[in-house]
Amino acid sequence: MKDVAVAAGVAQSTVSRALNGVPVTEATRRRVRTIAEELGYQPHPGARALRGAPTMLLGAVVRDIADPFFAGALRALSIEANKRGYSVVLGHARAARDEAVSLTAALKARHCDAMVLLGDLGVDPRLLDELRKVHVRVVALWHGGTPQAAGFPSVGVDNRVGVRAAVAHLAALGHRRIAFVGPGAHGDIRERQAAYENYLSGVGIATPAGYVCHVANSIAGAKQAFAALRALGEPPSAIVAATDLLALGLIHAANEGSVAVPSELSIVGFDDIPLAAAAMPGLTTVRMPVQKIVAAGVALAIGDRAQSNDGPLLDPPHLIFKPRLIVRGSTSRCLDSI
Amino acid sequence: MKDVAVAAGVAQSTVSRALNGVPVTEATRRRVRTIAEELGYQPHPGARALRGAPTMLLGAVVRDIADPFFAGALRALSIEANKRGYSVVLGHARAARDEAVSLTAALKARHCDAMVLLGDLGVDPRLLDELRKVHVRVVALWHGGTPQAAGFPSVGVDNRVGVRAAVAHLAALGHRRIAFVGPGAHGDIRERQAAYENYLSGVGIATPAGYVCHVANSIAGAKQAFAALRALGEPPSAIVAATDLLALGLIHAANEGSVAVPSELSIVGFDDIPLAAAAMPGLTTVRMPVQKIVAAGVALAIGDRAQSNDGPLLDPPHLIFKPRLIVRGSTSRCLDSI
DNA sequence: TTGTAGGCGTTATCAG
DNA sequence: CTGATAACGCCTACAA
Repeated sequence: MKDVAVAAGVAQSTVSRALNGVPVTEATRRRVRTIAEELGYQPHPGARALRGAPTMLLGAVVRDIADPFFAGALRALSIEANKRGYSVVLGHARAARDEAVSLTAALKARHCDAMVLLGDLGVDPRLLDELRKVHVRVVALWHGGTPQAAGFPSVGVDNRVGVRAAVAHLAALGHRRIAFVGPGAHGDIRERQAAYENYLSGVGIATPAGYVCHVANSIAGAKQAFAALRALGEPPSAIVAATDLLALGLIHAANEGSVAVPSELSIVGFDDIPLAAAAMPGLTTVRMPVQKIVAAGVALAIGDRAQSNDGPLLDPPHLIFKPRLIVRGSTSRCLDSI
Repeated sequence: MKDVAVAAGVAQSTVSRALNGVPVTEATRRRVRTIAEELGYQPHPGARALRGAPTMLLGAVVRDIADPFFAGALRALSIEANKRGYSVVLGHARAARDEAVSLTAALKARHCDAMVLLGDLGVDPRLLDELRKVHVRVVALWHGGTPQAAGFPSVGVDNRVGVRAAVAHLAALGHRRIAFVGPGAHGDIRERQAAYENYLSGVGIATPAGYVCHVANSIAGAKQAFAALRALGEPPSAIVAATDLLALGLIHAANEGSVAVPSELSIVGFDDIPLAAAAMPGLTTVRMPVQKIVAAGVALAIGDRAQSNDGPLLDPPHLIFKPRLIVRGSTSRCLDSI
């Protein structure tokens, strides 16, 4: 910038003004702009940050980027952030439980204007504590109302409504032996499981031992679950999977085991990832309003700082969006009930 | 830091030294460290950047994060970068062709110590030019030797070896009607197609009109391709898909169309994404050495700066790793050849 | 409208 | 071994 000033024969401050839209003579502005262009001048973000300017960096912490659902969420996040001129910095909670986590988080926190937590990271409270101390806005997405996240604003989905729609759909098709498969550990999933149990007991349908199956959120996990459920004395005629990844794995496992979907076994997923529509048969699932949730999260994280004169908000907002059941081919009338 | 200095009763410079491992009295070091801890002191990265310190940020530009293959690559990249203390900044080439692209790239370039381009971004040369001007290291991964990327160091896979292994495998199974499906536009894919054509003509197997099918790299694209190939007078008995996503789509389409895989139609993919092993049947595919490629790319981007006294290298390295054919259930002996 | 000067938080240099 | 001081690049009062 000094070089530009010299080349243009003006003071540095004038260059700064010309480049930042502060009133300057039109001639000066043009000259400065031209010269800056020629010299390939690039403002130094560090120097700006030093002056208190935002870094325009948004931290995103996600357990596993390769999970199709979170990959989609991350894409939405990136797009939404870019709209507002922000870039996304990736954080891994993968190696969690190590001190590496807090280190990573702290490191990023310094760079970032705000942070978005995607999914229940199953993270130890220390990380949250550190995050609270650092003076950046933290928003939790899909945290499933775990008490850990209580201090942060959050945006999520109405798991209860989603699961009720799924189970009610199965019940309406005549199913009475309905199992649940999900990764056991995370907040959102626990909500889904609770909703499943709550609804069934509400309408007087039993859930025998073994009908709730906790496995890893992966194809392999789904195969385990399938095997376990088929080994039961009275195998289910329908399964509610807590995620589409599990649902797709269950369909595969069923194909492998020569169990016809949906005629012998109905399967409902949750998320509506792109692959869900392409499965054979198409997966009946609960569509997550990813776009809306992410947009709301970003708005909370970096939107109108005007209304929030910083400091931790005493009553952080908790937004809940409603999902919608998408009926495809993986569910059909229960044979027993004909 | 000023506060820490005051609280510890020493000069700022001493605090800096104590915290950075510069020789200080052991007593002083401990005292300063303790107080810094108590006060929750966090070094200001902007100020450090101003002094010429690296930002420890690595830019990653990818066309679509939600593409399973690149999601995996991105995960590997993030892990590799974290190992070296770097964080990854996400870039989108999604809205490409706009000036937004160059803007984004420039923006990030200022923050980042280096940039990694994942896949042939089909990007207009202006972006590359800008990237060249900015004084950051840029490494191209999976760029497929497109001339555009010539000026940058690159790391990729030996597409020729991979495709030859795939096609040779099919030929050995007796297949003579072998089609190719791929997104037409990108460098790596073009290499794969060329290798396909080259190999087949080398062994005297014909590739009738219509046997090369260009579609979008998606499940939907695969379904189009499948339909087009089946509509041919003499449909292929085997298909080489340029990506696993397409291969999986083809399997789905075949299932839907009641074409048995592999007995009526053999399918080979490329990448070996996690879902490939879980498909029904398991996908025979060419395994991409993602880990190695990413590690090499990161090393090139932010590794030993020692040996490179900056300035654009006149002879940038181009690393090529060899893929390996993984045979699963989606390929079998051609019926015609029995 | 433009120039001058000061300071943001760090680290490096130079004295002590 | 430690303290004072300058400098990094940018922005912004304040003065001209």
